[in-house]
Amino acid sequence: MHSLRLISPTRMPAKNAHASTVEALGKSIVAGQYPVGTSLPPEPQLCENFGVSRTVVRESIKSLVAKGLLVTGPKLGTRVLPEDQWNWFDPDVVSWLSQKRLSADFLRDLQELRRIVEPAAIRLAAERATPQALSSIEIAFSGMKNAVENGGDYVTHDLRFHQGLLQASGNRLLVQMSKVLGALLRTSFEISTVKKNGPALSLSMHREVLDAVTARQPDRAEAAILRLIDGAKHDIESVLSSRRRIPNIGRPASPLRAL
Amino acid sequence: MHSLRLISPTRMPAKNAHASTVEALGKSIVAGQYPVGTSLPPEPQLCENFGVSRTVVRESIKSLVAKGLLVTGPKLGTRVLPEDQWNWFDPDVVSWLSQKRLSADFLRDLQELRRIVEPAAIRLAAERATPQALSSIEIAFSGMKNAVENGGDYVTHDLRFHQGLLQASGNRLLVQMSKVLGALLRTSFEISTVKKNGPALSLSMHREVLDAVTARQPDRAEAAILRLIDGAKHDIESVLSSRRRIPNIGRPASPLRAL
DNA sequence: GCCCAGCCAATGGTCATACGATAAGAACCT
DNA sequence: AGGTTCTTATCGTATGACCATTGGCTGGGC
Repeated sequence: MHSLRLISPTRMPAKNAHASTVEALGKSIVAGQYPVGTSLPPEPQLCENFGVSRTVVRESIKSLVAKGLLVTGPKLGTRVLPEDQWNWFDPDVVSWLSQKRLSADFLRDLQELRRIVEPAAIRLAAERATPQALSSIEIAFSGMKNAVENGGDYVTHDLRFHQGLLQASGNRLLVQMSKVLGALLRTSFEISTVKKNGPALSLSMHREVLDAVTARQPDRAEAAILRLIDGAKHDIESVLSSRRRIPNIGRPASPLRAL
Repeated sequence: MHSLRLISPTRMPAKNAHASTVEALGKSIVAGQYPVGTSLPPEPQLCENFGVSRTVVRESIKSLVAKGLLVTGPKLGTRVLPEDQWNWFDPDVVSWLSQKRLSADFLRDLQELRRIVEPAAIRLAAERATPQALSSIEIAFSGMKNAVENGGDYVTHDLRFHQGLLQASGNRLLVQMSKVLGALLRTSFEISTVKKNGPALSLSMHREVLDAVTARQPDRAEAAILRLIDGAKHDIESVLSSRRRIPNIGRPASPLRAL
C-alpha cells in the first residue's frame, strides 16, 4: 500500500491519519469536487478511499462540520453546505481555499474587507501600539529591506509587517482577521513582487506607514496604507483580468496559478 | 408573564449526544472552567461525566479542536489553547461566549469592530443593495415598529435589521461577520431596550438609516449608522461601568447579567 | 387516479473493546 | 549531575456490533 503523497507545498503531510484526512477532504470540498448540496460518498466508501478506519473518517467529518462545511444526518448522508455557511474566517478553510481555488469573487470580497479593516486598524495602532509591537514591525521591515537588497524572501516579511500592524491595534478580533487576510496578502504580494521594481517601490511606501505609526499620526498612517492597498488592488485587478478565462487545469498550481 | 421570554430561541439540548456534549464542553471551556494551558480530564473520565461513550467524547473534542479551542496529543492530554488561538469568528464559539461570559475586554473589541465594519458595510449597501435585500430590511423595520407600538420582541427584529444591512453589502465576508457581531448587537440592543423610550428613539434612527440606504446616499447612511452605534456604545459603557465588579456567581445568568 | 399511512432499508449515531503510538516523567546508568 | 533508557499514562486507530432516524417505497382507501 503506497500512500503516494501528491502534495508538497509547505508541509509534508507525514502527520497522523486524522489530520491528513481532514485536509484532503477539506481541500476536495472547497475545490468543488463535491458540489454544494450533494452528498459525499457513504462512510464505508470514504474509509476505502482514504485507507483509514471509520473512526478516522467520522472524526474528520466532525471537524469539517465544526467548520461549517458539512451537515450530516441519518439517511440524508453527509452533505456539502452552501458556501455562505462556511466559516470563512477559519484559518484552515482559508488556507485550503487559497491553495486550491481563489475565485475572483472571493478575492474581491477579501480586498474590500482589507480596505475596510486595515486603515482602521492602522489608526488604532498609531494610537496605542506598544513598543514591542512597533519593534516587531520594524524587524519585519528590515527583513523586507534586506530581501530587496540582497535577494531573499520578500513576501514573508511583507506578511509579517502587515500582521504585526494588525496585532499592534490591540484588538483581538482584528488579530484574528489578520490570519484570514493573510491569504489575500500573500497572493497580492506575490503579484506585486512579480512587477519590476515592485518591491523597491513598495518598500518606501511601507517605510512611510511605519514612520507615521511610530510618530503616532493616525491620519498620516491611514493615508499611507491606503496608497499601499490601492496599489495592490490595481495590481491584482490587472493580473486577474489578464488571466480571466484560463481554466484551472493542471497540477497543484503555483500560488499565482491559483488565481 | 411573558416579558422576559424574548431572548434565546436557542433550542433545548434535547439533541443528540454529540451536539450536547460539544455544547457543554465548549461552554465550560469558554467559561474558563478549565484554565488556559491546563489539560481536561482524560477521556474515560469525560465519558463518565457526560454519560456517553468514548466515541462521542472524542468526536466532540475533535469539533472543539477544529474551532481552535483545544489541542490534543498522546500523553499531553487535551489542553486548552490560549484565547488568541480560538476562532473568534466561529458562530458557536461566540454564542457560547455570549451566554457565559462576555468580558468587558471582548465587548470592547467587538464594539470597536462594529464601528469599523458597519459604517463601511452601509456604504456598500447604499451603493449596491438589491431590491430583495432592501425589502427584507424594510420588513425587519416593520417588525421593530410593531414591537414598539403593540409590544413584542424588539431585539430580534433589530438584529434582523442590522444583519440584513450587512447582507445587503453583497460581501460574503461581511455577512459572515454579521453572525459574530450578532452577539454584540444582541446584548447591546437588550441594554438599549431597557432604557425608557429606548426603542422609540432607536426606531427613528433606524428609519433614517434605511431611508438613506434606499435613497442610495452612502454619506448620509454612514452618518446615520454612526449615530446609532455611538448611542449604543454609550449605553453599553454606562451599564458596563456600573456593573464593573459584580462577580459572576449565581445561576445561568440572564442575558444582562452576562455582562 | 390521487393521497395518505405505514413499513423498509440505507445511512449516520452510539457503544464496547482491543491494541498501537507517542511523549512526559521516572529510573537508571555513567 | 548529566545524559540515556524505560515505564506508563493518554491519545490514536481499528473493528464489529447494534441503535435511531429519515427519506422513499408500498399498499390501501377515498
